[in-house]
Amino acid sequence: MTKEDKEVIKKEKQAIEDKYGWALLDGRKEKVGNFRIEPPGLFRGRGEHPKTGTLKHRVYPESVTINIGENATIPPPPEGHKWGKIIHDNTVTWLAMWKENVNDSFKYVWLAAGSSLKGQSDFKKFEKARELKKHIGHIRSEYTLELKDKLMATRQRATALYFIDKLALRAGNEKGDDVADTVGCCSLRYEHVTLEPPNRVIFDFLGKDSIRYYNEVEVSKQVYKNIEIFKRPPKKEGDMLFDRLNTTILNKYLQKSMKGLTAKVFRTYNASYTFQEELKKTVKNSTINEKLLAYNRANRQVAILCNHQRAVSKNHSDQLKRIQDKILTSKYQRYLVSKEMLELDPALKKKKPELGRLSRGITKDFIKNYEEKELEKKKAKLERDNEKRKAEGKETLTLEEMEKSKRQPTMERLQKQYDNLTKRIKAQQLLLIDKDENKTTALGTSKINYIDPRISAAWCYKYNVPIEKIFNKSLRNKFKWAVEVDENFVF
DNA sequence: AGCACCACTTAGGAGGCAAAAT
DNA sequence: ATTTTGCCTCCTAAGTGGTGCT
Repeated sequence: MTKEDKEVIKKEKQAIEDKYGWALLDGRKEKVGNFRIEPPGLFRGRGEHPKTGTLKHRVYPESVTINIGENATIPPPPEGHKWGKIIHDNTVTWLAMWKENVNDSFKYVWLAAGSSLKGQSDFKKFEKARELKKHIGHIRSEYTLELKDKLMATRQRATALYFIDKLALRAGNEKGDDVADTVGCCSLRYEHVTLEPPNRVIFDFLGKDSIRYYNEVEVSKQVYKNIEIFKRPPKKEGDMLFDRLNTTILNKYLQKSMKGLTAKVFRTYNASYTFQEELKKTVKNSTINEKLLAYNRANRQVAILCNHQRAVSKNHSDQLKRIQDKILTSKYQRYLVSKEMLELDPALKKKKPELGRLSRGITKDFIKNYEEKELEKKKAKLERDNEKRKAEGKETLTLEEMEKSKRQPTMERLQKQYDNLTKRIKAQQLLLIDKDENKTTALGTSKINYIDPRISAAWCYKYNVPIEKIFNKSLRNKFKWAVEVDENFVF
Protein backbone atom coordinates (compact mmCIF):
# COMPACT_ATOMS: atom_id res chain seq x y z
CA MET A 1 0.00 0.00 0.00
CA THR A 2 1.13 3.54 -0.59
CA LYS A 3 1.63 5.99 2.22
CA GLU A 4 -1.65 7.67 1.24
CA ASP A 5 -3.59 4.37 1.26
CA LYS A 6 -2.31 3.65 4.74
CA GLU A 7 -3.20 7.13 5.87
CA VAL A 8 -6.81 6.66 4.71
CA ILE A 9 -7.15 3.35 6.57
CA LYS A 10 -5.64 4.85 9.69
CA LYS A 11 -8.13 7.72 9.61
CA GLU A 12 -11.07 5.38 9.15
CA LYS A 13 -9.88 3.30 12.09
CA GLN A 14 -9.45 6.39 14.22
CA ALA A 15 -12.97 7.58 13.36
CA ILE A 16 -14.39 4.28 14.65
CA GLU A 17 -12.30 4.58 17.82
CA ASP A 18 -13.52 8.14 18.34
CA LYS A 19 -17.13 7.15 17.86
CA TYR A 20 -17.34 3.91 19.85
CA GLY A 21 -14.28 4.05 22.08
CA TRP A 22 -15.58 6.39 24.78
CA ALA A 23 -18.09 6.28 27.60
CA LEU A 24 -19.28 8.70 30.24
CA LEU A 25 -18.87 7.46 33.79
CA ASP A 26 -20.23 9.84 36.43
CA GLY A 27 -19.71 12.64 33.92
CA ARG A 28 -16.08 11.66 33.21
CA LYS A 29 -14.98 10.63 29.76
CA GLU A 30 -13.48 7.14 29.95
CA LYS A 31 -11.88 4.96 27.33
CA VAL A 32 -13.73 1.77 26.44
CA GLY A 33 -11.81 -1.47 26.00
CA ASN A 34 -12.52 -3.85 23.15
CA PHE A 35 -15.96 -2.82 21.89
CA ARG A 36 -16.06 -5.13 18.87
CA ILE A 37 -18.35 -8.15 18.72
CA GLU A 38 -16.36 -11.30 18.10
CA PRO A 39 -16.81 -12.38 14.50
CA PRO A 40 -18.16 -15.84 13.61
CA GLY A 41 -15.65 -18.57 12.90
CA LEU A 42 -14.30 -21.90 14.04
CA PHE A 43 -13.72 -22.07 17.78
CA ARG A 44 -10.01 -22.39 18.44
CA GLY A 45 -9.59 -23.84 21.88
CA ARG A 46 -6.17 -24.23 23.44
CA GLY A 47 -4.61 -27.62 24.08
CA GLU A 48 -6.84 -30.66 23.60
CA HIS A 49 -10.13 -28.87 23.77
CA PRO A 50 -13.12 -31.12 23.01
CA LYS A 51 -14.85 -28.30 21.15
CA THR A 52 -12.01 -27.25 18.89
CA GLY A 53 -13.36 -26.53 15.42
CA THR A 54 -17.01 -26.15 16.34
CA LEU A 55 -18.83 -23.26 14.77
CA LYS A 56 -18.96 -19.99 16.60
CA HIS A 57 -22.10 -18.19 15.42
CA ARG A 58 -22.47 -14.63 14.31
CA VAL A 59 -23.81 -12.42 17.08
CA TYR A 60 -26.67 -10.09 16.15
CA PRO A 61 -27.71 -7.00 18.08
CA GLU A 62 -30.84 -8.91 19.17
CA SER A 63 -28.69 -11.01 21.53
CA VAL A 64 -26.71 -8.10 22.95
CA THR A 65 -27.64 -6.51 26.28
CA ILE A 66 -26.75 -2.85 26.77
CA ASN A 67 -26.03 -1.61 30.30
CA ILE A 68 -26.35 2.16 30.41
CA GLY A 69 -27.37 5.03 32.70
CA GLU A 70 -31.10 5.45 33.13
CA ASN A 71 -31.28 8.84 31.44
CA ALA A 72 -28.52 8.30 28.94
CA THR A 73 -29.07 8.19 25.20
CA ILE A 74 -29.06 4.60 24.03
CA PRO A 75 -26.61 4.12 21.17
CA PRO A 76 -28.61 3.19 18.08
CA PRO A 77 -28.32 -0.47 16.98
CA PRO A 78 -27.26 -1.20 13.38
CA GLU A 79 -29.87 -0.39 10.79
CA GLY A 80 -32.81 -2.80 10.75
CA HIS A 81 -31.95 -4.30 14.15
CA LYS A 82 -32.86 -3.92 17.80
CA TRP A 83 -30.81 -4.46 20.97
CA GLY A 84 -31.75 -7.57 22.92
CA LYS A 85 -32.15 -5.81 26.26
CA ILE A 86 -31.41 -2.44 27.80
CA ILE A 87 -30.60 -2.47 31.51
CA HIS A 88 -29.42 0.09 34.05
CA ASP A 89 -27.31 -1.85 36.53
CA ASN A 90 -24.76 0.32 38.30
CA THR A 91 -23.50 -2.51 40.50
CA VAL A 92 -21.51 -4.02 37.62
CA THR A 93 -18.88 -2.45 35.37
CA TRP A 94 -19.76 -3.83 31.94
CA LEU A 95 -21.33 -1.75 29.19
CA ALA A 96 -22.55 -4.49 26.88
CA MET A 97 -22.84 -8.26 27.08
CA TRP A 98 -23.78 -11.26 25.00
CA LYS A 99 -23.73 -15.01 25.34
CA GLU A 100 -21.45 -17.03 23.14
CA ASN A 101 -22.75 -20.32 21.75
CA VAL A 102 -19.74 -22.65 21.95
CA ASN A 103 -19.13 -22.74 25.70
CA ASP A 104 -22.29 -20.98 26.80
CA SER A 105 -20.24 -18.27 28.44
CA PHE A 106 -20.68 -14.52 28.62
CA LYS A 107 -18.70 -11.97 26.72
CA TYR A 108 -18.47 -8.38 27.90
CA VAL A 109 -17.53 -4.91 26.81
CA TRP A 110 -15.68 -3.15 29.61
CA LEU A 111 -13.81 0.08 30.14
CA ALA A 112 -10.15 0.02 29.06
CA ALA A 113 -7.25 -0.97 31.30
CA GLY A 114 -6.32 2.68 31.82
CA SER A 115 -9.78 3.68 33.05
CA SER A 116 -10.39 4.87 36.60
CA LEU A 117 -12.55 1.84 37.31
CA LYS A 118 -9.91 -0.69 36.31
CA GLY A 119 -7.24 1.36 38.04
CA GLN A 120 -9.18 1.31 41.28
CA SER A 121 -9.62 -2.44 41.26
CA ASP A 122 -5.97 -2.90 40.35
CA PHE A 123 -5.04 -0.76 43.33
CA LYS A 124 -7.36 -2.77 45.58
CA LYS A 125 -5.88 -6.02 44.33
CA PHE A 126 -2.35 -4.98 45.30
CA GLU A 127 -3.45 -3.47 48.58
CA LYS A 128 -5.08 -6.78 49.43
CA ALA A 129 -1.84 -8.58 48.59
CA ARG A 130 0.03 -6.15 50.85
CA GLU A 131 -2.49 -6.83 53.58
CA LEU A 132 -1.53 -10.51 53.33
CA LYS A 133 1.99 -9.50 54.34
CA LYS A 134 0.71 -8.83 57.85
CA HIS A 135 -0.89 -12.26 58.11
CA ILE A 136 1.51 -14.46 56.19
CA GLY A 137 3.63 -15.32 59.24
CA HIS A 138 0.65 -16.58 61.16
CA ILE A 139 -0.80 -18.38 58.15
CA ARG A 140 2.48 -20.16 57.53
CA SER A 141 2.92 -21.33 61.08
CA GLU A 142 -0.68 -22.49 61.15
CA TYR A 143 -0.45 -24.58 58.00
CA THR A 144 2.91 -25.96 59.09
CA LEU A 145 1.24 -27.27 62.24
CA GLU A 146 -1.76 -28.52 60.30
CA LEU A 147 0.44 -30.56 58.00
CA LYS A 148 0.43 -33.06 60.89
CA ASP A 149 -3.26 -32.79 61.72
CA LYS A 150 -5.15 -35.98 62.55
CA LEU A 151 -7.99 -34.97 60.25
CA MET A 152 -7.21 -35.86 56.64
CA ALA A 153 -9.21 -32.90 55.23
CA THR A 154 -7.15 -30.49 57.32
CA ARG A 155 -3.89 -32.12 56.31
CA GLN A 156 -4.82 -31.89 52.66
CA ARG A 157 -5.80 -28.27 53.02
CA ALA A 158 -2.51 -27.46 54.71
CA THR A 159 -0.49 -29.32 52.09
CA ALA A 160 -2.29 -27.62 49.22
CA LEU A 161 -1.76 -24.25 50.83
CA TYR A 162 1.94 -25.04 51.25
CA PHE A 163 2.15 -25.55 47.46
CA ILE A 164 0.11 -22.47 46.67
CA ASP A 165 2.33 -20.40 48.93
CA LYS A 166 5.73 -21.89 48.01
CA LEU A 167 5.17 -22.60 44.32
CA ALA A 168 2.55 -20.00 43.43
CA LEU A 169 0.23 -22.67 42.02
CA ARG A 170 -3.24 -21.58 40.91
CA ALA A 171 -6.24 -22.52 43.04
CA GLY A 172 -7.48 -25.26 40.71
CA ASN A 173 -11.27 -25.17 40.41
CA GLU A 174 -13.04 -28.32 39.25
CA LYS A 175 -13.75 -28.43 35.54
CA GLY A 176 -16.15 -30.33 33.34
CA ASP A 177 -15.21 -32.79 30.61
CA ASP A 178 -16.36 -30.35 27.94
CA VAL A 179 -13.15 -28.33 28.31
CA ALA A 180 -9.42 -29.12 28.04
CA ASP A 181 -8.13 -31.34 30.85
CA THR A 182 -5.96 -28.96 32.83
CA VAL A 183 -5.46 -28.62 36.58
CA GLY A 184 -4.40 -26.30 39.35
CA CYS A 185 -3.46 -27.07 42.95
CA CYS A 186 -6.77 -28.35 44.38
CA SER A 187 -7.55 -30.35 41.24
CA LEU A 188 -4.17 -32.12 41.02
CA ARG A 189 -4.49 -35.83 40.35
CA TYR A 190 -2.46 -38.87 41.41
CA GLU A 191 -0.39 -38.91 38.22
CA HIS A 192 0.62 -35.24 38.40
CA VAL A 193 2.88 -35.62 41.43
CA THR A 194 5.73 -38.11 41.76
CA LEU A 195 7.83 -38.75 44.84
CA GLU A 196 11.57 -39.27 44.81
CA PRO A 197 13.23 -40.16 48.12
CA PRO A 198 14.25 -38.72 50.38
CA ASN A 199 12.27 -35.48 49.96
CA ARG A 200 11.86 -34.58 46.31
CA VAL A 201 8.50 -33.98 44.66
CA ILE A 202 8.14 -33.82 40.90
CA PHE A 203 5.20 -31.90 39.49
CA ASP A 204 4.23 -32.54 35.92
CA PHE A 205 0.85 -31.39 34.72
CA LEU A 206 -0.92 -29.12 32.24
CA GLY A 207 -2.04 -25.84 33.80
CA LYS A 208 -4.03 -22.92 32.45
CA ASP A 209 -3.92 -22.66 28.65
CA SER A 210 -2.51 -26.21 28.64
CA ILE A 211 0.91 -24.85 29.51
CA ARG A 212 3.05 -27.58 31.05
CA TYR A 213 4.14 -27.13 34.62
CA TYR A 214 7.23 -29.16 35.35
CA ASN A 215 9.05 -28.62 38.60
CA GLU A 216 11.27 -30.70 40.82
CA VAL A 217 11.23 -29.39 44.37
CA GLU A 218 12.64 -30.37 47.71
CA VAL A 219 9.92 -30.27 50.33
CA SER A 220 9.79 -30.64 54.09
CA LYS A 221 9.73 -34.15 55.51
CA GLN A 222 6.13 -33.74 56.60
CA VAL A 223 4.92 -32.60 53.18
CA TYR A 224 6.69 -35.54 51.57
CA LYS A 225 5.07 -37.90 54.01
CA ASN A 226 1.66 -36.36 53.38
CA ILE A 227 1.85 -36.81 49.64
CA GLU A 228 2.85 -40.40 50.28
CA ILE A 229 -0.29 -40.82 52.35
CA PHE A 230 -2.52 -39.03 49.82
CA LYS A 231 -1.24 -41.37 47.09
CA ARG A 232 -1.61 -44.57 49.09
CA PRO A 233 -3.63 -47.42 47.51
CA PRO A 234 -6.39 -47.89 46.64
CA LYS A 235 -5.77 -44.46 45.17
CA LYS A 236 -4.61 -44.75 41.58
CA GLU A 237 -4.13 -42.80 38.38
CA GLY A 238 -7.04 -40.55 37.59
CA ASP A 239 -7.97 -40.02 41.25
CA MET A 240 -7.83 -36.67 42.96
CA LEU A 241 -4.70 -36.08 45.05
CA PHE A 242 -6.65 -33.89 47.46
CA ASP A 243 -9.91 -35.82 47.58
CA ARG A 244 -11.14 -33.99 50.69
CA LEU A 245 -10.47 -30.52 49.35
CA ASN A 246 -11.69 -28.03 46.78
CA THR A 247 -11.21 -24.32 46.17
CA THR A 248 -14.39 -23.37 48.03
CA ILE A 249 -13.25 -25.17 51.19
CA LEU A 250 -9.79 -23.65 50.90
CA ASN A 251 -11.06 -20.11 50.33
CA LYS A 252 -13.60 -20.38 53.17
CA TYR A 253 -10.71 -21.29 55.46
CA LEU A 254 -8.55 -18.42 54.20
CA GLN A 255 -11.30 -15.87 54.94
CA LYS A 256 -10.84 -16.69 58.62
CA SER A 257 -7.22 -15.56 58.58
CA MET A 258 -7.91 -12.40 56.63
CA LYS A 259 -11.02 -10.81 55.23
CA GLY A 260 -11.15 -11.16 51.44
CA LEU A 261 -8.23 -13.57 51.31
CA THR A 262 -8.45 -16.20 48.56
CA ALA A 263 -5.94 -18.56 46.96
CA LYS A 264 -5.13 -16.23 44.07
CA VAL A 265 -3.92 -13.49 46.41
CA PHE A 266 -0.89 -15.65 47.26
CA ARG A 267 0.24 -15.51 43.63
CA THR A 268 0.03 -11.72 43.62
CA TYR A 269 1.71 -11.47 46.99
CA ASN A 270 4.58 -13.84 46.24
CA ALA A 271 5.14 -12.39 42.77
CA SER A 272 5.39 -8.82 44.04
CA TYR A 273 7.42 -9.79 47.08
CA THR A 274 9.88 -11.86 45.04
CA PHE A 275 10.26 -9.01 42.59
CA GLN A 276 11.03 -6.53 45.32
CA GLU A 277 13.63 -8.84 46.84
CA GLU A 278 15.29 -9.60 43.49
CA LEU A 279 15.46 -5.90 42.63
CA LYS A 280 17.75 -5.38 45.59
CA LYS A 281 20.50 -6.87 43.42
CA THR A 282 20.55 -3.68 41.34
CA VAL A 283 23.94 -2.00 41.54
CA LYS A 284 23.70 1.69 42.36
CA ASN A 285 26.52 3.00 40.18
CA SER A 286 26.04 0.69 37.22
CA THR A 287 24.98 1.82 33.75
CA ILE A 288 21.34 2.15 32.73
CA ASN A 289 21.67 -1.00 30.64
CA GLU A 290 23.02 -2.93 33.59
CA LYS A 291 20.22 -1.66 35.77
CA LEU A 292 17.69 -2.68 33.17
CA LEU A 293 19.23 -6.12 33.01
CA ALA A 294 18.80 -6.36 36.78
CA TYR A 295 15.19 -5.27 36.40
CA ASN A 296 14.51 -7.82 33.69
CA ARG A 297 16.17 -10.51 35.76
CA ALA A 298 13.93 -9.75 38.71
CA ASN A 299 10.96 -9.75 36.34
CA ARG A 300 12.14 -13.08 34.97
CA GLN A 301 12.37 -14.68 38.42
CA VAL A 302 8.72 -13.81 38.90
CA ALA A 303 7.75 -15.13 35.49
CA ILE A 304 9.54 -18.38 36.27
CA LEU A 305 7.79 -18.61 39.63
CA CYS A 306 4.40 -18.11 37.98
CA ASN A 307 5.30 -20.41 35.07
CA HIS A 308 4.64 -17.82 32.39
CA GLN A 309 5.90 -19.47 29.27
CA ARG A 310 6.16 -18.71 25.61
CA ALA A 311 7.11 -20.66 22.53
CA VAL A 312 10.79 -20.51 21.58
CA SER A 313 11.06 -18.57 18.34
CA LYS A 314 12.11 -20.81 15.50
CA ASN A 315 15.36 -18.98 14.82
CA HIS A 316 16.39 -18.45 18.41
CA SER A 317 19.72 -20.29 18.09
CA ASP A 318 20.53 -18.40 14.88
CA GLN A 319 19.90 -15.17 16.71
CA LEU A 320 22.25 -16.13 19.52
CA LYS A 321 24.96 -17.09 17.05
CA ARG A 322 24.62 -13.77 15.30
CA ILE A 323 25.05 -11.81 18.53
CA GLN A 324 28.07 -13.93 19.48
CA ASP A 325 29.53 -13.19 16.09
CA LYS A 326 29.02 -9.48 16.61
CA ILE A 327 30.76 -9.62 19.97
CA LEU A 328 33.69 -11.38 18.36
CA THR A 329 33.82 -8.78 15.61
CA SER A 330 33.89 -5.94 18.13
CA LYS A 331 36.57 -7.72 20.12
CA TYR A 332 38.72 -8.20 17.07
CA GLN A 333 38.28 -4.57 16.08
CA ARG A 334 39.30 -3.52 19.55
CA TYR A 335 42.34 -5.76 19.28
CA LEU A 336 43.31 -4.06 16.02
CA VAL A 337 42.96 -0.66 17.65
CA SER A 338 45.13 -1.77 20.56
CA LYS A 339 47.80 -2.92 18.14
CA GLU A 340 47.86 0.53 16.57
CA MET A 341 48.07 2.07 20.02
CA LEU A 342 51.08 -0.08 20.87
CA GLU A 343 52.78 0.82 17.62
CA LEU A 344 52.29 4.47 18.35
CA ASP A 345 53.52 4.18 21.92
CA PRO A 346 55.45 0.98 22.74
CA ALA A 347 55.71 2.06 26.38
CA LEU A 348 52.02 1.24 26.74
CA LYS A 349 52.91 -2.43 26.78
CA LYS A 350 54.13 -2.05 30.33
CA LYS A 351 51.58 0.52 31.46
CA LYS A 352 48.54 -1.34 30.15
CA PRO A 353 49.38 -5.04 30.03
CA GLU A 354 45.72 -5.89 29.31
CA LEU A 355 46.22 -4.57 25.76
CA GLY A 356 48.34 -7.61 24.99
CA ARG A 357 45.62 -10.05 25.92
CA LEU A 358 42.81 -8.86 23.69
CA SER A 359 43.12 -11.51 21.01
CA ARG A 360 41.87 -14.28 23.30
CA GLY A 361 38.98 -16.33 21.91
CA ILE A 362 39.46 -15.04 18.38
CA THR A 363 40.22 -17.90 16.00
CA LYS A 364 42.28 -17.76 12.82
CA ASP A 365 39.23 -18.79 10.84
CA PHE A 366 37.29 -15.90 12.26
CA ILE A 367 40.04 -13.44 11.39
CA LYS A 368 40.32 -14.78 7.86
CA ASN A 369 36.58 -14.47 7.41
CA TYR A 370 36.53 -11.00 8.89
CA GLU A 371 39.41 -9.72 6.76
CA GLU A 372 37.79 -11.12 3.62
CA LYS A 373 34.58 -9.29 4.38
CA GLU A 374 36.44 -6.09 5.21
CA LEU A 375 38.28 -6.30 1.92
CA GLU A 376 34.98 -6.70 0.08
CA LYS A 377 33.63 -3.64 1.82
CA LYS A 378 36.71 -1.58 1.02
CA LYS A 379 36.59 -2.61 -2.60
CA ALA A 380 32.94 -1.68 -2.83
CA LYS A 381 33.65 1.69 -1.27
CA LEU A 382 36.57 2.27 -3.60
CA GLU A 383 34.38 1.51 -6.59
CA ARG A 384 31.74 3.98 -5.45
CA ASP A 385 34.36 6.65 -4.79
CA ASN A 386 35.96 6.13 -8.16
CA GLU A 387 32.60 6.46 -9.92
CA LYS A 388 32.24 9.82 -8.28
CA ARG A 389 35.76 10.86 -9.16
CA LYS A 390 35.21 9.92 -12.78
CA ALA A 391 32.05 11.96 -12.89
CA GLU A 392 33.96 14.89 -11.45
CA GLY A 393 36.72 14.37 -13.97
CA LYS A 394 39.29 13.34 -11.35
CA GLU A 395 41.79 10.49 -11.53
CA THR A 396 40.74 7.15 -10.02
CA LEU A 397 42.58 5.60 -7.09
CA THR A 398 43.87 2.12 -6.31
CA LEU A 399 43.13 0.35 -3.05
CA GLU A 400 46.62 1.13 -1.71
CA GLU A 401 46.30 4.80 -2.53
CA MET A 402 42.96 4.96 -0.73
CA GLU A 403 44.51 3.37 2.37
CA LYS A 404 47.43 5.82 2.34
CA SER A 405 45.14 8.84 2.00
CA LYS A 406 43.60 8.10 5.44
CA ARG A 407 44.40 10.42 8.31
CA GLN A 408 47.13 9.27 10.64
CA PRO A 409 45.53 8.17 13.92
CA THR A 410 46.40 10.05 17.09
CA MET A 411 46.55 8.36 20.47
CA GLU A 412 43.56 10.36 21.57
CA ARG A 413 41.47 9.15 18.67
CA LEU A 414 42.56 5.57 19.15
CA GLN A 415 41.75 5.68 22.84
CA LYS A 416 38.27 6.94 22.01
CA GLN A 417 37.73 4.17 19.49
CA TYR A 418 38.97 1.69 22.02
CA ASP A 419 36.58 2.92 24.71
CA ASN A 420 33.63 2.90 22.35
CA LEU A 421 34.34 -0.65 21.32
CA THR A 422 34.62 -1.72 24.95
CA LYS A 423 31.25 -0.16 25.62
CA ARG A 424 29.75 -1.87 22.62
CA ILE A 425 31.11 -5.26 23.65
CA LYS A 426 29.63 -4.87 27.11
CA ALA A 427 26.22 -3.93 25.74
CA GLN A 428 26.25 -6.84 23.32
CA GLN A 429 27.22 -9.26 26.07
CA LEU A 430 24.33 -8.07 28.22
CA LEU A 431 21.97 -8.48 25.30
CA LEU A 432 23.19 -12.02 24.78
CA ILE A 433 22.62 -13.02 28.40
CA ASP A 434 19.23 -11.37 28.47
CA LYS A 435 18.15 -13.03 25.28
CA ASP A 436 19.20 -16.53 26.20
CA GLU A 437 17.69 -16.39 29.66
CA ASN A 438 14.49 -15.15 28.09
CA LYS A 439 13.88 -17.66 25.37
CA THR A 440 11.07 -19.62 27.03
CA THR A 441 9.94 -17.09 29.59
CA ALA A 442 7.23 -14.52 28.95
CA LEU A 443 7.77 -11.43 31.10
CA GLY A 444 4.65 -9.53 30.10
CA THR A 445 2.00 -11.39 32.06
CA SER A 446 3.68 -10.91 35.42
CA LYS A 447 4.47 -7.29 34.67
CA ILE A 448 0.88 -6.55 33.71
CA ASN A 449 -0.93 -8.59 36.34
CA TYR A 450 1.21 -9.64 39.29
CA ILE A 451 3.91 -7.15 40.08
CA ASP A 452 2.77 -4.12 42.04
CA PRO A 453 3.70 -1.26 39.67
CA ARG A 454 4.60 0.95 42.61
CA ILE A 455 7.65 -1.26 43.22
CA SER A 456 8.82 -0.53 39.68
CA ALA A 457 8.13 3.19 39.97
CA ALA A 458 10.02 3.45 43.26
CA TRP A 459 12.93 1.55 41.74
CA CYS A 460 13.06 3.98 38.82
CA TYR A 461 13.22 6.95 41.18
CA LYS A 462 15.79 5.33 43.43
CA TYR A 463 18.13 4.30 40.62
CA ASN A 464 17.46 7.21 38.32
CA VAL A 465 16.01 5.20 35.46
CA PRO A 466 13.42 6.91 33.24
CA ILE A 467 10.08 5.17 33.70
CA GLU A 468 9.66 4.88 29.90
CA LYS A 469 12.49 2.34 29.97
CA ILE A 470 10.34 -0.15 31.85
CA PHE A 471 6.71 0.83 31.12
CA ASN A 472 5.58 1.40 27.56
CA LYS A 473 2.81 3.87 26.76
CA SER A 474 -0.08 1.59 27.57
CA LEU A 475 1.50 0.37 30.80
CA ARG A 476 2.15 3.94 31.88
CA ASN A 477 -1.49 4.59 31.20
CA LYS A 478 -2.66 1.48 33.04
CA PHE A 479 -0.44 2.27 36.02
CA LYS A 480 -1.21 5.98 36.26
CA TRP A 481 -2.43 5.39 39.78
CA ALA A 482 0.90 3.92 40.83
CA VAL A 483 3.58 6.35 39.68
CA GLU A 484 2.97 8.91 42.42
CA VAL A 485 4.86 6.92 45.04
CA ASP A 486 8.30 8.04 46.16
CA GLU A 487 11.51 6.03 46.05
CA ASN A 488 10.94 4.68 49.54
CA PHE A 489 7.79 2.75 48.69
CA VAL A 490 7.88 -0.73 50.17
CA PHE A 491 5.42 -3.39 48.99
C1' DA B 1 -23.26 -29.36 49.47
C1' DG B 2 -23.93 -28.82 44.83
C1' DC B 3 -25.46 -26.38 41.17
C1' DA B 4 -26.21 -22.63 37.76
C1' DC B 5 -25.18 -18.35 36.73
C1' DC B 6 -22.52 -14.30 36.51
C1' DA B 7 -18.58 -10.93 36.50
C1' DC B 8 -14.30 -10.22 36.62
C1' DT B 9 -8.83 -11.11 36.01
C1' DT B 10 -5.25 -13.57 33.75
C1' DA B 11 -3.20 -15.71 29.57
C1' DG B 12 -0.51 -16.70 25.17
C1' DG B 13 -0.53 -16.10 20.26
C1' DA B 14 -1.36 -13.53 15.87
C1' DG B 15 -0.40 -9.91 13.36
C1' DG B 16 0.81 -4.94 12.46
C1' DC B 17 4.28 -1.58 12.26
C1' DA B 18 8.49 0.86 12.57
C1' DA B 19 13.28 0.63 13.45
C1' DA B 20 17.37 -1.86 12.65
C1' DA B 21 20.06 -4.78 9.94
C1' DT B 22 21.54 -6.36 5.65
C1' DA C 1 15.77 -1.05 -1.21
C1' DT C 2 14.58 -5.05 1.08
C1' DT C 3 14.42 -8.17 4.85
C1' DT C 4 14.53 -9.13 9.67
C1' DT C 5 13.61 -8.12 14.30
C1' DG C 6 11.38 -6.56 18.27
C1' DC C 7 7.84 -4.21 20.37
C1' DC C 8 3.13 -3.36 20.84
C1' DT C 9 -1.89 -3.90 20.20
C1' DC C 10 -5.55 -6.75 19.55
C1' DC C 11 -7.98 -10.84 20.26
C1' DT C 12 -10.40 -14.05 22.81
C1' DA C 13 -9.77 -18.20 25.57
C1' DA C 14 -9.32 -19.83 30.19
C1' DG C 15 -8.95 -19.14 34.62
C1' DT C 16 -10.87 -17.43 39.73
C1' DG C 17 -14.37 -16.65 42.76
C1' DG C 18 -18.94 -14.57 44.22
C1' DT C 19 -24.05 -15.13 44.84
C1' DG C 20 -28.33 -17.23 45.20
C1' DC C 21 -31.19 -21.18 44.79
C1' DT C 22 -32.49 -26.03 45.79
